Amino acid sequence: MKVLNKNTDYAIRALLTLAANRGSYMSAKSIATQQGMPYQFLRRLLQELLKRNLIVSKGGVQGGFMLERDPHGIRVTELIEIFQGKVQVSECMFRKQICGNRAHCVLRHEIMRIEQVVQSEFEKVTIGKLLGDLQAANGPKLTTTGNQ
Amino acid sequence: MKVLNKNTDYAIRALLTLAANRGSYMSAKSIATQQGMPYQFLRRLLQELLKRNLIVSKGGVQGGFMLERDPHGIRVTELIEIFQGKVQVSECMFRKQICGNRAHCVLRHEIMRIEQVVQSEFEKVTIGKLLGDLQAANGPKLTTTGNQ
DNA sequence: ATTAACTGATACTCATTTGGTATCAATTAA
DNA sequence: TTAATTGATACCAAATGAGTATCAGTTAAT
Repeated sequence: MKVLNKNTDYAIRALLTLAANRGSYMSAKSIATQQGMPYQFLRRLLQELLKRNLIVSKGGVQGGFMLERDPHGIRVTELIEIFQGKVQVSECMFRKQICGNRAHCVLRHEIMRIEQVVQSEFEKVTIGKLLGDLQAANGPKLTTTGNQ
Repeated sequence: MKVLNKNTDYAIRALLTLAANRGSYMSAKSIATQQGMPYQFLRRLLQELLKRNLIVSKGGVQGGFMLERDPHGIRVTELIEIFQGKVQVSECMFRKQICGNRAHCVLRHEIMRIEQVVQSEFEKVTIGKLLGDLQAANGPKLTTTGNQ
């Protein structure tokens, strides 16, 4: 059972890269090269982040993407929700039979509780926090095109 | 993002049914009917539980399946592991490059912590506990073939 | 001994999801 | 004018998920 799929995984890393490079545009190509992720795949995912206003873009030479929101406000849960949908136990709620089965209900109750715990734990993790951890561990800068 | 797939979901419910019926054999057919799950699908899943010694079986007329282990010792995490694989953040550990990327490592560290929390929360949920909750809520018996 | 109700084992099918690629038009700095 | 870039789609292959089908062996009851 994988918690993060490629989209979410790459999105987190792309956003970390943009966060480390705040204030200037960075091209999809350079992010892809730097982070070792497939260019076209990354592009599609950036479009999604763009549509949701986490980043802004500029076309043409010297264009690229730039982080729009405060890194500390971007939670990993938000990214999971964007690329993998809301965390849910199983699909039972989407059916007409809402817990017609009692055993399932008990299970649901128990797991909803766990969902809460998971959710609140993930809520604590933001791009800003990750970047902070990273810089504390690695020195001042995430590997960018510039200095380093 | 779905936490439980059909296999795990059905397995939990099947085990709950067997736990409520401990000591006597119960056929796959009656479990399937009672719990409203596809017969063949259930059969395959029961074979898996059999192979792992959570249940025992007897062929022929009056045959069926019976819970082998103590319901309180059967954790939901164990079932998730059987049918969905061990909970993991992403696949990075399966690659030669074990965290060649530092940003990813920070993320991993953070998420491993969460994994721990999730794991320990799920550990608390056992078939025995669920059955207890169920009976407390519903009256003495899970709907079985017999009384009720 | 025969039969009907079972499990054991395996092999399909089909739809969806996942991860990744390709193409082409529009934009922009140099 | 050109090269570097995004915007928007459309496509592809492999894996996964959910469910079905079949047939051989076993067993209790008659």
